[in-house]
Amino acid sequence: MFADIILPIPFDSFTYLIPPALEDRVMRGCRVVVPLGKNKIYTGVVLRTHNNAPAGVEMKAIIEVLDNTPVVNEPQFAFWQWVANYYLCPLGDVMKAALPGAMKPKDEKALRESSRKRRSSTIDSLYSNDVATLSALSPPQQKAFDEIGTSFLTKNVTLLHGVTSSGKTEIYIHLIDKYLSQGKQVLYLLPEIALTTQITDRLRRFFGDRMGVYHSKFTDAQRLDVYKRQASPTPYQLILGVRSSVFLPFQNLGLVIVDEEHEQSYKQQEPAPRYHARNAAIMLAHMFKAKTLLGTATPSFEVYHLAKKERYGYVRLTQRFRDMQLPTIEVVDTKEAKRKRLMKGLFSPRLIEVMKTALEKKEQIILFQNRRGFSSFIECKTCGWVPHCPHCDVTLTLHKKTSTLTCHYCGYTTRIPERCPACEENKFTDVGTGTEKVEEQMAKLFEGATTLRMDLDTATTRTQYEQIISDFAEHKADILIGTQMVTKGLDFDNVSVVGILDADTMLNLPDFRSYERTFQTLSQVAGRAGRNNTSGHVILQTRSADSDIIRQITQADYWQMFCTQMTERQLFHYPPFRRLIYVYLRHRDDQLLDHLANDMADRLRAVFGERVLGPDRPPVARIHSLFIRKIMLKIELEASTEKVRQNLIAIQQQMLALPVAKNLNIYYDVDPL
DNA sequence: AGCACGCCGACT
DNA sequence: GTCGGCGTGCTC
Repeated sequence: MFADIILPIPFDSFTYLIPPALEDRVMRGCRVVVPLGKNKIYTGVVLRTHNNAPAGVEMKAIIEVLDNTPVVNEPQFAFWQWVANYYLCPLGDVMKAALPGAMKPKDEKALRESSRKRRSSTIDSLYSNDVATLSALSPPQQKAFDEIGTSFLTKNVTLLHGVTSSGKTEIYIHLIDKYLSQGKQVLYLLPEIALTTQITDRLRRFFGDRMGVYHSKFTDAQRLDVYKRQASPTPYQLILGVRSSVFLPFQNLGLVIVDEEHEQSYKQQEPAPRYHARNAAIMLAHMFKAKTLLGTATPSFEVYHLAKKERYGYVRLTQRFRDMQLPTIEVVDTKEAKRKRLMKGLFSPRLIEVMKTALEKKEQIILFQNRRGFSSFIECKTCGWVPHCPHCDVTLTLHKKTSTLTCHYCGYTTRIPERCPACEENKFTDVGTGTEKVEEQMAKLFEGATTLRMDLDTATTRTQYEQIISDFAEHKADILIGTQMVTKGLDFDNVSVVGILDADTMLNLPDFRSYERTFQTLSQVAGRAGRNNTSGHVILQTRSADSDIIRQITQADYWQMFCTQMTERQLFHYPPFRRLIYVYLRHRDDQLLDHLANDMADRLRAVFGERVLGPDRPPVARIHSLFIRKIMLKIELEASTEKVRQNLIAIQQQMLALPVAKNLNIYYDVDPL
């Protein structure tokens, strides 16, 4: 009689009348078309059918049913509900993340056409079953493989902690093969940036048409194809995919692999649901009684902590492929070099020397600078005026090539002013360093050397990204300058020098995870050097050359770094000892917001006591013209997530019921990064 | 999230 | 006099 429908708007569900004619077609998990508001039409998913008319609302009727069989199965519903509860967001938001955009009715017809056209030449026919069967594991790999098997007898989750280039992918392939031959499905998760044609082709050789690839940069039609195939009676047995592929329909999932487990990009930041694909995948596997393998060279504290406590299994792989040596990291004290006036811009004499030698030998170089643009901002030489974003509380980043100033939060872009609007003078200096400035100084220092730059500005699309990589691999340039992007599992045979221009900016970020992150990032960058037979040079420039953290990085001493940091984490009640929940409040009126945030914090304190911190202005206190406040909750690990959720939702409802709280926006970030 | 409704400025 | 700016309120 009635059906609760999940719609792609931030609510759980709406109740609609089922017209008699559609009564036997409206089923849980099917998509329906419904009217909303004055004259809008949406596609939604049937959450349940029932006979309880909701009180006090005038219902509308379902217009059309789009599916004869459910497109959302029972395990998915359970998983959606878990995501909504754990990450404190409405089901509608979960649905938006879970279903490919193309499952909207308007697109349906057009898509049916285009997908029929493509099907004739689709990958299925290209790859047939002619798959490789390449390759025995090396003794250390075999040992790790066996240990994983043993670990899975007693543990549902196992951490594979293997140094870079230890051949983790080989182990994954053997493991996948084992599960597929048992008739189980496998989900292989990779960070977006690591899902390249390189890895896809490699796995395709083994698994042929049994493998489907799910990438957010695919077209809607392609993603719809994969989704529908997974919901069909003949789904892919292996899915190689990014974060959002945890939402695909699975029928008998047996194994989940999360490669580069520590990668931050597994956490969705914006929009809701702000879920962590690694943690969600562990829950998904749990629901299927499946196993999860987490792989990385530099585990996240969350995972490593649980492995040490034997909640997770732990398998170590210390030997690099063909016994390659880890590159030695050489520290250059830039404070000292600066004092002696030996620095040439951003480059120390030692780095220049090593680079010159490499260039003479026709070897390649990677330079790492963790900030894009030219400098962080410009400043008026006369009065100190600094241009800010009109919508967000941040300084605008200088992009010299395009003569623009850009906001890295909202994308606002403006031309560099001719004169300072405050004092009318026309002289500016730039503060801070980005990849563009590195590129400019490079050109002066090493005449004749060719460079490529890889950051969010030069590699906006997947194609551009892969183009830069292949150009560099083919030695079309001698030097690659880049941000984080250059650190992600790229194998260049001819790279003998890696230069880290400035380790300090990363270390000094106001974030309790900054040491953990710097360790991870710099270990990854360092691993790019000397992958073939030459043992490479890694030059790390820093102003704090004799600090503990720099020593731990150069000695690749994860354990020491972990122990030192864990003492602090425990002392200040940070993860992995506590669970963090950030409560965000947004409003266009700064003063009213102040009042509301304090009110909400008081209400939270009445329930959670000392676990509540704030409210504070976050580092970026205004985005898109909305002011922001942040309240932090530090919850004990043992606390019931359900009780916490109920308390938070109750307080949220009290707040939104206040007459002064019109237009107040409240949202949560659970387990924030 | 959209999208309609509503109340103030510059225009044929 | 009106067209349209975008603030604000609601969606079964």
